[in-house]
Amino acid sequence: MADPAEPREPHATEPGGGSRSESVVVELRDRIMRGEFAAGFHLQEVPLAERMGVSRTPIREALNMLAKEGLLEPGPKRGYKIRTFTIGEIVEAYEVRATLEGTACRLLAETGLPEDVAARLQDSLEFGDRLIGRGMFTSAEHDPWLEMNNTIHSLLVSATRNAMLAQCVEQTQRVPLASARHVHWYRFDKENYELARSAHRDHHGIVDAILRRQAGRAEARMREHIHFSQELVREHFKNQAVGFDTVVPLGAGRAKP
Amino acid sequence: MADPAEPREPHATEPGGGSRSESVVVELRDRIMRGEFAAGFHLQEVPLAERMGVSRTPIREALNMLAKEGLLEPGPKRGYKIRTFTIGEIVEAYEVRATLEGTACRLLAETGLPEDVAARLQDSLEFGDRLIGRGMFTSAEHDPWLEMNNTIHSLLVSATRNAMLAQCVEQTQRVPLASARHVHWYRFDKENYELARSAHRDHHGIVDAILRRQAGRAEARMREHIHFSQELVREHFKNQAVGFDTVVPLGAGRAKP
DNA sequence: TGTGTGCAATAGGTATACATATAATAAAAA
DNA sequence: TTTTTATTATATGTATACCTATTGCACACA
Repeated sequence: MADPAEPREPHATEPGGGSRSESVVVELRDRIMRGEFAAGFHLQEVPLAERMGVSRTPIREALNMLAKEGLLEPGPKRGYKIRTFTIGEIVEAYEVRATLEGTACRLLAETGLPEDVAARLQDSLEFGDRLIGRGMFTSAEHDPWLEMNNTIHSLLVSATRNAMLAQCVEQTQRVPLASARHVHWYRFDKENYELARSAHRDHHGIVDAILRRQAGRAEARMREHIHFSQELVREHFKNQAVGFDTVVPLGAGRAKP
Repeated sequence: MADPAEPREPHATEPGGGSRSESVVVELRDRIMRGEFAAGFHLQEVPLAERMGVSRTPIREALNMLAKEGLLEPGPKRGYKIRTFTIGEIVEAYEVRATLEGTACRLLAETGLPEDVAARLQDSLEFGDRLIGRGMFTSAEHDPWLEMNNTIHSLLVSATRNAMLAQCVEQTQRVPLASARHVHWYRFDKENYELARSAHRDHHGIVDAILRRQAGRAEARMREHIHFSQELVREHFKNQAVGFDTVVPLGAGRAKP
């Protein structure tokens, strides 16, 4: 694996962008979510600072941020370590996400979908149709599929114009595997093709229900749609004969044989 | 009003407690939630540092935390200012909270209520009964009432043992007026007595439904219970002939004539 | 009078020095 | 050899100095 952290010029001014500290947060979060650090790994400020070519100050800010986001947890006495999630916590995050996104759909059905959002949803649905039509899944179609999936879900949430709802959904997605965003474990076979078809039928059904202003249907179907993913995760780990409180490292669900 | 920020001894070691930085966060959050700063007020680091007797470093950490919590927003170019909430945002927070706490009740009804939680709920319910029985509301009964209310709601949420759910509920409660915790505007008259009675009937009904394992009823009744509070807020502002995007300062809902 | 350039003041962003508490290690005594 | 204590090492918490970008004002020029 290539070294992702090239040391930078000190004091290199980035004219177009924001502060250096922000990029440190982004980079660190990315590396953590990719599973680059072992579960429980103690993040020390000086090594991180040297490796990223900044002083301890921005590192500390970043660590505080990430701890607030729930990716880190306080070490035994001081500092932070990479947080772990149990299978139970992942399942619980799905539970909350299902509730929240279900509510989003209900609200949209009640208030009506703005023109432009409806159009963009239609585009994404058709894009998905084409992907499905092509047979699925070669790895070339896998990433567009995930992106399409994310687009639909986040369009629905943001269309409610309810910032608190969006914020809470985001929170649930910080848990590993609690969002398709993090699940890269699909094998490219018949079974997964059927799963994807089924999920996409859900997408159609949800949007359809919203357009028809059928709030109950829209909410219920989104809830089921997400509960189904929850079941997939459950199944996945059940096969490995692990318990409900088994620890799942961040970055799990990546490339598999 | 007494000056709340006595300057402290520099380097005074607090043997029993945690770091100074944490207390700065707590103190600042408290002051902000109390409405001590005007909406949009620009929080400058140096003045705050001097006033609280610490250096800029802990202040910066605190400001970052509070911004992450949603109490502050970035200033025009740099720094943070006191964030404002519109009535619409408050209503939206209630929407999310109703969903989440409703889900909590459903989950509890499905899985069953642990013995000890049931007992503590019973205690709180009876405590509420006694308060109601005494007629309500003198100001001496008002605070215990709020506390009892908070106890019941947080017991229900924490009993689910779903940390994500609890975290999201907390998030909704950071919005002013979005929780009884922040609403101190009850007048001590007949009308409010009836409101409190009605709310407490809800509490009984919710716990009852959970104990009978009636998940649907439990969820629906909690949702309605919270929607009712939402309606109260709506009404309150409707009477003032304000719009949906009128700004409500932090700390609103305090002592009224 | 209006606009534009430039300097000075200000305040946030970053680096670094210093203080303190925990952990590790070595030394001494039982 | 084991246990206890003292000392040192290390990493975090805090203070401060420095850098830089923005902002406000003044002055000059159109």
